[in-house]
Amino acid sequence: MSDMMDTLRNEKNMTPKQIDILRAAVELIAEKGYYNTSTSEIADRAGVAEGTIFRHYRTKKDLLVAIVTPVISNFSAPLFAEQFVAQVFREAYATFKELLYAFIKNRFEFAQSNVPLIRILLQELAFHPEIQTVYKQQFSEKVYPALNQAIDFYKQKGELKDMPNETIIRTIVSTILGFMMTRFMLKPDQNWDDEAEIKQTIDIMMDGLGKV
Amino acid sequence: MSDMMDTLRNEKNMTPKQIDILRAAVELIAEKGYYNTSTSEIADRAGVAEGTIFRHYRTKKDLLVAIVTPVISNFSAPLFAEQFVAQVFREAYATFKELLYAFIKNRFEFAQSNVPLIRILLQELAFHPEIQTVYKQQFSEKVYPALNQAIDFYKQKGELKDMPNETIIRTIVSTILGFMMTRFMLKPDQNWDDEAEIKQTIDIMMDGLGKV
Amino acid sequence: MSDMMDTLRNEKNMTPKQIDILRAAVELIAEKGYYNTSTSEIADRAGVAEGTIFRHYRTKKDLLVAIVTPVISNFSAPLFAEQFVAQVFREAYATFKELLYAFIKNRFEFAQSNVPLIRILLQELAFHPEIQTVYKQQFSEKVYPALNQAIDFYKQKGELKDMPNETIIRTIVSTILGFMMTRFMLKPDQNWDDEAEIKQTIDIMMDGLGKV
Amino acid sequence: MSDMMDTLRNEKNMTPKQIDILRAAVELIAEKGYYNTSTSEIADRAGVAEGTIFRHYRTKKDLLVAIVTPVISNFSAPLFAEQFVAQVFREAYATFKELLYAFIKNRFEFAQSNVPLIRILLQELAFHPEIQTVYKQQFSEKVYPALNQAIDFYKQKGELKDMPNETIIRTIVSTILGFMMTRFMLKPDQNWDDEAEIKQTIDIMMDGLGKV
DNA sequence: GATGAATGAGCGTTCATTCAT
DNA sequence: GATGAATGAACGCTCATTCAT
Repeated sequence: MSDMMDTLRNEKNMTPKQIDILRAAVELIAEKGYYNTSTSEIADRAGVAEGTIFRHYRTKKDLLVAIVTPVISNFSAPLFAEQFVAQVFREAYATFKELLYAFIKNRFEFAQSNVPLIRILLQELAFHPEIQTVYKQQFSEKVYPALNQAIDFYKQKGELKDMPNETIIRTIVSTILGFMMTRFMLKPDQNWDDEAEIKQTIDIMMDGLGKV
Repeated sequence: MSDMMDTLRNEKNMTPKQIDILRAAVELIAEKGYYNTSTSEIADRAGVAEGTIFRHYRTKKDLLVAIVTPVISNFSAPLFAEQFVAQVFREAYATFKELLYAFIKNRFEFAQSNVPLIRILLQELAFHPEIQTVYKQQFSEKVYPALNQAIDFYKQKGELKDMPNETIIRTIVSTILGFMMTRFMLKPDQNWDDEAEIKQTIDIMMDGLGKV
Repeated sequence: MSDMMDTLRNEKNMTPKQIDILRAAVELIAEKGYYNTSTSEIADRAGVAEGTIFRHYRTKKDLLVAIVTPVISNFSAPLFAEQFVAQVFREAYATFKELLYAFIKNRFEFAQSNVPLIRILLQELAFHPEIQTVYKQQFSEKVYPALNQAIDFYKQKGELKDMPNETIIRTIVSTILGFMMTRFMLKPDQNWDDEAEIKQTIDIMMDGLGKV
Repeated sequence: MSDMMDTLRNEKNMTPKQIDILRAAVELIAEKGYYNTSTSEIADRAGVAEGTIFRHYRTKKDLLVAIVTPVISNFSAPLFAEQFVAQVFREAYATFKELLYAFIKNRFEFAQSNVPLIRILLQELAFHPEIQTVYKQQFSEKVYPALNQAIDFYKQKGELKDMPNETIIRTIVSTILGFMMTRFMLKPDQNWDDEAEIKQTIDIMMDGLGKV
């Protein structure tokens, strides 16, 4: 949980009450959804007067955006900018499989620490243009180009089948998202051998997408 | 659209007004979400008095359930009961790949005719226990057992890798859902060669899940 | 009071509750001002649920406009269009003084029956652009042109001093308004000999503005 | 503007911040009215913390009273006490017309320098008993008696018609107020020949009220 | 003296639901 | 069966005021 608040604390200085508000809002919205959570409930759980919420966030929607924006940024952070692409080209990963493994491990841990945040993102994305804007920009400007370059690179090395990058990306994203949603949201209480499951999932993807 | 109303008309006899209400509700809820759609808006668009809605549906929630329940039933209908499993055992499909193809083609067409309904299901599932109950029951009692039996069958025939059925199912469902959501909801306006895309997707799944 | 409601009922069909709401709103706003009157108070006094107000008036401001607009129209109604000017030219009034007398008598009675409405108009005009718009349009398109034509007419007949029409109008309006506000708002409880006071006021204006 | 602050600075010693607060409050309240101006806005414009306002004025209403009271005092100051009446009896003004001219010139200049303050007084008088009390006391104890004595004096000299003093006062006040409100508030941007307009207005009053 | 975070009562408004017609 | 006026609880939000620093 403290981990989760780190994701949100990307901002400069927050008062303790502001942190309480964020934490309460995340808990309630993750559990019941944005429209089923009233600002008075959030204030109650945060141990704060309702007006205090609006001192820190102009509107309830602003509060939601303050929760969701850092998740979008952080989730795709590893793909950012030169860092990621540079590593690929510097051959930091011997194979695409190794890259995939490193990537999934890293994002798996992030997801694990931020389940409520990611749940909110997934649940509310459909309803709030404000979030969609942030998401689309992040995806089209950061995530997609980075993945695209990496895939081109490994295609040239002959490691990936000759099919549209978009299909490859869609398959990878669907598979990873499907795994993580099952793992953390649908059946979090099942006994999971995470390491085995990740490896299994990567094997499937590599067999499906990789060249023999 | 008439197709979509067929999906909903599974019920007994509906008056024309009731159909108008359902159609209006589907359009509005698909576009703006359940909580952003008021019953007065629905009544307006349906050309009906607000009270009339409550003559047919006790509550607004009931109306939502009336929309979503048939989608859940119909989407998994082909997997229902003996029919599907019987066909598998009767070797109606020469290979798992053929089964997959038949299944996806069929569900693709259903999805195409019911985009707004499916959008509503996916968007609202997270927020309404009433829907979750229906969904879980349908999945655990119908979908999962059917898929399970089929997968066991093809495993014995040596067509599928030796991995947990749950992993196989999760991969298939994720990949198909990822494809259909991209196709119909995220990028519906892109130029799609549906037949090629479906075949491509099946090839990936077969390479990933199938035995060489 | 029933007279006052006539002024407001210019609209088509109003339900009894809507009339109750208007009456309550007029009473409270006249007494305490728009910003000191809450919609819940209005609902209470009208014997109506608060929501009922918003069924008839989209916003609180709309309610105010519904009160004030008819007052503006009705107060200047006698000056409207051809009727008034035509009468002047047809020499329905032998002298300017007679015209003034007829006009003041008539408006005096209107004011007497609509004190709360006029109080609201005068009090709120300064704060609500919505009202100002209606007022300015009415004054510049109806009131001012009518007075202007009438004054020109009596100037040519040699009954009025040669001074700018605007000065004449300002003097007349100030004097009449000053009288009526004193009579009905500042000292309504003083013993007034209305007929004498009106005649006196007209004499003053005629001596001040008329040619010897 | 510095002139306007002089009107308000009648009080003891004011810190620079207090002056900033007053100035900001006057600007905002004159423009938007008391109820449309929040203390936080005033603090913002004054460059002061919100709490600072309440260090100098116990309540927001106190702040309003601090603005409006000096206007009331100053506007009627020339009529104050013995000074004015003594001058009249000492025959400092040859005629009532001269008195009127001196009075109007003087008050015109005061009004010109204090438009925002007077606007606030006129706009808010109706809504705040605290202001009404100050106003009534000032008028009934200072303004009215002074005017009354002066009018009696000139009546005895045969310069004024024989009509109730109250009617005379009402006419004068209405005419002057009507002129000044038109000049400074309704049409401040029109081209005005102030000297001519004042003389014209006095001529009208004298013809209307004076004996031939 | 000055600050500004915190308060909480109160506001205007929405909307699912009821019910007399 | 259908209507739509009426309801009232609940909501997001504002703002004058307080008080620890």
